Amino acid sequence: MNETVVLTPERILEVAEDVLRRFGLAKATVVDVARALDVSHGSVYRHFPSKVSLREAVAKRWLERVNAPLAKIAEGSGPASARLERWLRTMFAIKHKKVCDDPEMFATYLALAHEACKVVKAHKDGLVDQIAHILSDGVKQGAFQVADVKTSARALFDATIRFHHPAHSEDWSDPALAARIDALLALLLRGLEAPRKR
Amino acid sequence: MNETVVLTPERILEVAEDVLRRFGLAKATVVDVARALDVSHGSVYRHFPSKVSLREAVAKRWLERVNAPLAKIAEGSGPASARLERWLRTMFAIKHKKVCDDPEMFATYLALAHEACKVVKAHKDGLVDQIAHILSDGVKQGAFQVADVKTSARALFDATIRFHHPAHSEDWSDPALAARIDALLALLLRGLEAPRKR
DNA sequence: TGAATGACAGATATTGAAATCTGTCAGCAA
DNA sequence: TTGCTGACAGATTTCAATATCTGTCATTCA
Repeated sequence: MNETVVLTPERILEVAEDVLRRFGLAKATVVDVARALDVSHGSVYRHFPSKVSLREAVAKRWLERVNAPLAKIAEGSGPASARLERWLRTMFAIKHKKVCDDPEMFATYLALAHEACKVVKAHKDGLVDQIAHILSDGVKQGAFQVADVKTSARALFDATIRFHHPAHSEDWSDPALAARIDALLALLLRGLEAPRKR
Repeated sequence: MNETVVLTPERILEVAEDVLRRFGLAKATVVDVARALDVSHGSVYRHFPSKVSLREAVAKRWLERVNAPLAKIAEGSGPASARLERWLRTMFAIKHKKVCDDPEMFATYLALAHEACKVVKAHKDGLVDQIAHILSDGVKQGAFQVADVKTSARALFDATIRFHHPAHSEDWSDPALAARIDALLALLLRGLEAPRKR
């Protein structure tokens, strides 16, 4: 009846994330994870071929939680301009929230992201695709004028990196941050705008 | 006659930078600098009150070399739009060159910049002022339309951070980098443009 | 038979004693 | 007097011995 004694990859990931939170990236070991699960570390190696792959899976799970709400916005309907702004602001808010709520865990994630850079790259590519999807809608609606949707999506991702890349989380204490975001978004949206009909 | 035996702050900085280059940030000591100068380390402390202040001075000297060519462009004349683009491309080129020419030294500088963050902040503020100067010219020329020059200058700095911040130098190997820069600059310049007269 | 164990070899991390460094200052030399 | 030295105390770093971890696998258990 007690299903929680079954050792599943999902359960290992849960506990592994918790161990990472408590010990930090440098000190968290596979043995620690096994101890927390009350099994031998050999059992963990039955489900994950290496420590690296376990950590990559944790990073993937983490990034999926960032991705889900953004995908919902990207897939939505309505004016692309407002949708793009909402999508970008939501991304900033998610990253900002993660830093402020649990700075220690974020530092751990930051280091983990550096290790699992392949997983992070896939995540980024997914986000650029979401921007491209919104841009594509905007072009259809006649609101945006861009040379190439894919390239412009990448440019938007690059242009906003200051407000969503973890490496810049140090200076998220600037009181004028909201104003800086407003100014940047205004500049970018104006740059995308299709010329008015006369 | 041999003036080089005189111990000046400038000479110490030269040698300190060389020591930093050869030993790396973690291993370079004040004693190493003194040894390279063939004086006791007490003599170095006559000119700099601490190891930290010596390192800050090295960082400042380093950043001044980045600043000088950009200031020249900012102070120039001609159409602000072309000048802004040239200024930004020059900044990217300077950073890119520093990374590619001497990656090891750049890694050292990256860590040093993290230590001497106050010096770096002043450097950044100076760069934003230079952008603001160009924008201000552009508004006078009727080429740009912005709500607030200072704020827009900051927005431009933020928007291009991907291509000038040292933290993003890892992925400067992307073959499509030039295209990404082109796309970003086109987007930003279009966002600044004043509407055409009819 | 399939899931879990625990012992093992080689790699990695911890630890504490010894070496080196930072910053100060009394004194020397010009 | 000015610029430098070298000895010093306390802080930091190095290094080598010791402990722990990673990944494998023969064995046990149900």
